[in-house]
Amino acid sequence: MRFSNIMTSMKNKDRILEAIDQLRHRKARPDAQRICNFLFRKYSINSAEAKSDLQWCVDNDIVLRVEYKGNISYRNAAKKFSHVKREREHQGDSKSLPFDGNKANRKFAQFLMNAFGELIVDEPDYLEFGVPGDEIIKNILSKDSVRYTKKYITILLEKEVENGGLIKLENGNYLMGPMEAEPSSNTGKMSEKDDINHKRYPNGNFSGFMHKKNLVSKNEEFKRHNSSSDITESNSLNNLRVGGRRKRAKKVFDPSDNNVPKKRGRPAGSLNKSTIEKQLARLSDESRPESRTSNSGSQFGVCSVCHLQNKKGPNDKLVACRECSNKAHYSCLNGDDMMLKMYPDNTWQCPHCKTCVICFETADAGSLIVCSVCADAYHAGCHEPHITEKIKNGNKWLCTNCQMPDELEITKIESNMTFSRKPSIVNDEVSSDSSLSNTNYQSLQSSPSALHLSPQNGANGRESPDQDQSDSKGFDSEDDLNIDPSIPDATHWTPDEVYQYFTQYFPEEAKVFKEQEIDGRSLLLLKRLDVLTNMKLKLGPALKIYKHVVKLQVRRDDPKLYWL
DNA sequence: TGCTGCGCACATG
DNA sequence: CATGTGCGCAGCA
Repeated sequence: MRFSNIMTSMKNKDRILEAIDQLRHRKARPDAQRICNFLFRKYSINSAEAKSDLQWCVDNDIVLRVEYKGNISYRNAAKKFSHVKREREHQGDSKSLPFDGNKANRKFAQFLMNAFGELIVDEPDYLEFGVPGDEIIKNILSKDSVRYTKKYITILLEKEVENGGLIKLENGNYLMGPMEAEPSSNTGKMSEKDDINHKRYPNGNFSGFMHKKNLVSKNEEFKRHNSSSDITESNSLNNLRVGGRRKRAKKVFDPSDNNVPKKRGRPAGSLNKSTIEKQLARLSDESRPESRTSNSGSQFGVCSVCHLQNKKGPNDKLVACRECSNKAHYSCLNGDDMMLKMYPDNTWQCPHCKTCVICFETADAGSLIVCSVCADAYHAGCHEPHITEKIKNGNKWLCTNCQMPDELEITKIESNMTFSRKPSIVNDEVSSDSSLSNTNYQSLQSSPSALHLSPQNGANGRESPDQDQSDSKGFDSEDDLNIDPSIPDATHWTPDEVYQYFTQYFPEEAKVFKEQEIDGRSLLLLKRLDVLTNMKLKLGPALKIYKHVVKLQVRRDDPKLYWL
């Protein structure tokens, strides 16, 4: 796919996910037709583009294409993510999710192989002690930091361990597992269907979280009937009912049922006796979080935080927990109580359902500490390093993914860059691997002038006449050698040039650079918090943008700088 | 007419 | 039996 197409697909990704969420919310089947419809209505995206982007999302495991009740549905893969453990528990096995031939998975397997190859060459001891996960992550991120994140790779590694492709040693390091001649299939009886439908029903990492039967329909007839169309299944969908659901008799309106509050929708009288009984039973049991379909509270939109049913403002909406049916006002979330924090993708896990991202256990297995940036929750013992300090509710805590090492504060980065002009310091034994060493940091403290902005190679940031005379070729420090010439020097960029740069990666979010009139020098001064909070960006893009900012600031693409 | 909300039957484990 | 899903109906703009 051409670069520009990838960019539009990425942009439409969120819209497609939004469409799926929206359709699921109103209990409509998220099929291609409805998704396209939604995109057209809301974003004027034509059907062809919507379909190709949907396909792109499927190919990239952002959206799952599943068959359910004989028809095709699309699922938000991210929302299936937290069901990993539950699915595994229910299925009672851990090897039913093979790392199969799915394109994205193959790609990851390739990255993994390369990473092992390179790392073992560098450090033959890894053959004996295994390769540390961090090194694998670092290696893969250095190759593709757009598609992968630390967390994502961690999860993929775990999956690979389960599938036998990797072996996790007792010390936590990894070794490549035995190569399988052919990937184990989900079921023994899948062969023909698999051949026909493999591309259409990629059973990759994410789809493994789905019910297996969703992916492998019992309904051969339907599939054959439908196999000629890829995404455009809607025609046959309309003509062929497979679910066999019968039309039910109309309910007689019973005025005595009018005590059920409802904004709109079907009249309360349409409830049948058993439903009413169930509801009455549930009303007496308000303490536990209810399931999506068996929920009196959520059904009527009661916020589980403030317990108010009504919206708190014209724009306030109820956000449903992605595990159960607990809901909360948008405005009630992201407050001081970290357990009520939303994820950057605007999804939410209520305190009952919130799970540790390492062990997937809930707070039942020990109190969870929630990162105030990414909203990931950890048990104190699961987080690396272990959390020893007492973190009170409401106190800000950053997980290791979001922590900003002191060395990475921009002023210190500047000092590091300034230091390249100080041969006496350059000559110190500095670990070139650690881009910002203590020595550099000390140079800042001992040299107030280092606070002047003089990023990148000294040629751009000269500040004293004698240095002006200096020849840039003279900067032979390790840091200068580490500068990646493919990363542009942004020092003298105009706000427009800054905007242009970010537009190619973040066409939507780049506007903020224009609005804020951020020129090259300002860009090089940006701090992490500026990008994450002050620019009013969504956290996901903000983190990615910050990565680029750091890259431009240090002119090096070292994942350590932004992922440590 | 098309979008939305949702009860409840069905699918699945 | 519990839970996820979405059909088909009703209300609404």
